[in-house]
Amino acid sequence: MDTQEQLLDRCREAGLRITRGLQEILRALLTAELPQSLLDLEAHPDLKGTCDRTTIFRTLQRLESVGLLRRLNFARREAKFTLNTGRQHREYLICAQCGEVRALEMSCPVHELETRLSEETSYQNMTHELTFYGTCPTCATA
Amino acid sequence: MDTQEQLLDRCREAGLRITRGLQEILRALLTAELPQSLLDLEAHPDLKGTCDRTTIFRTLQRLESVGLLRRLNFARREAKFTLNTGRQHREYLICAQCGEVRALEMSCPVHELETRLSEETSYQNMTHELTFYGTCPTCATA
DNA sequence: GTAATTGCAAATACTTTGCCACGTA
DNA sequence: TACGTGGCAAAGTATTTGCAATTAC
Repeated sequence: MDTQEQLLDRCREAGLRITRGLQEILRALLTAELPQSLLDLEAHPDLKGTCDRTTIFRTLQRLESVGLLRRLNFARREAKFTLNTGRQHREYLICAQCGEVRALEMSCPVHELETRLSEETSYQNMTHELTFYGTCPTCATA
Repeated sequence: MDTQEQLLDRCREAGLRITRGLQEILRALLTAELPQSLLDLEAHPDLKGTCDRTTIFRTLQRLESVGLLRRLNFARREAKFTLNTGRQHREYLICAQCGEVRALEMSCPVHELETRLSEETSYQNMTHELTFYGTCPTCATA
């Protein structure tokens, strides 16, 4: 797992300016257990009131363009963002009823498939998103 | 692969009324090679002008609630829909630049994992969405 | 006839851009 | 100083709802 300092270094290398907003957003993302949406971040205690939504939006854009951020599409409406830290990414399990998000503890089951696919199709910079959906026990009862 | 008649029967069993809109939407989805968005369907030659967007929206809602339709989240903005026909679902490969969608010809690589996960977590009615993203050769050149 | 379905209009939700002020390097 | 970044306002895009009219059964 990268530390905030390492992330900031990677931002510097990429030519980004180290602003207060950037630091707070990185910290919020580092601390978060789960992927955060734009609105999640706007409401985050560390960012609340100190950072405009547009600023967060554009900062996320920069982080993504620099390869430090991963955009996830599993949420019906909003995009969710998570840091592209050194270690392996996660897969998620979503309750189809209440939308609860759980990160799964498993080694990536399709990593090799992705590599093979990249060779077969000549697509570059491959990534993937694997999400499981189901009804959680709580919602099943109710 | 279900035929339109079989799908209509399943709609009847589920208590849906067989309206002209429903039939046209089912036909459009059956014919489509790839998942369709609400706007895709609205612009579909068979539906153009004859079916209001709200009608399509609510019909898709009904089809989904009845289990005949799958909602896919891989597109950045719009949701895409595909029929839940008898045969196995597809995985997709999306160009991260131009958004081109390709269906992959492969047997599902995580089917067993899904079953195991369902047992371990007690989540019911499990489904999953596995999407690969990369830069297509065309976009890589340009 | 009754209840589901439709279409229009309008509201809501999330994302993105314009423009000028500001702060980092 | 120069140029990337910030904030406010407003536009853009997709989804969803209210309600009266219509239609399937």
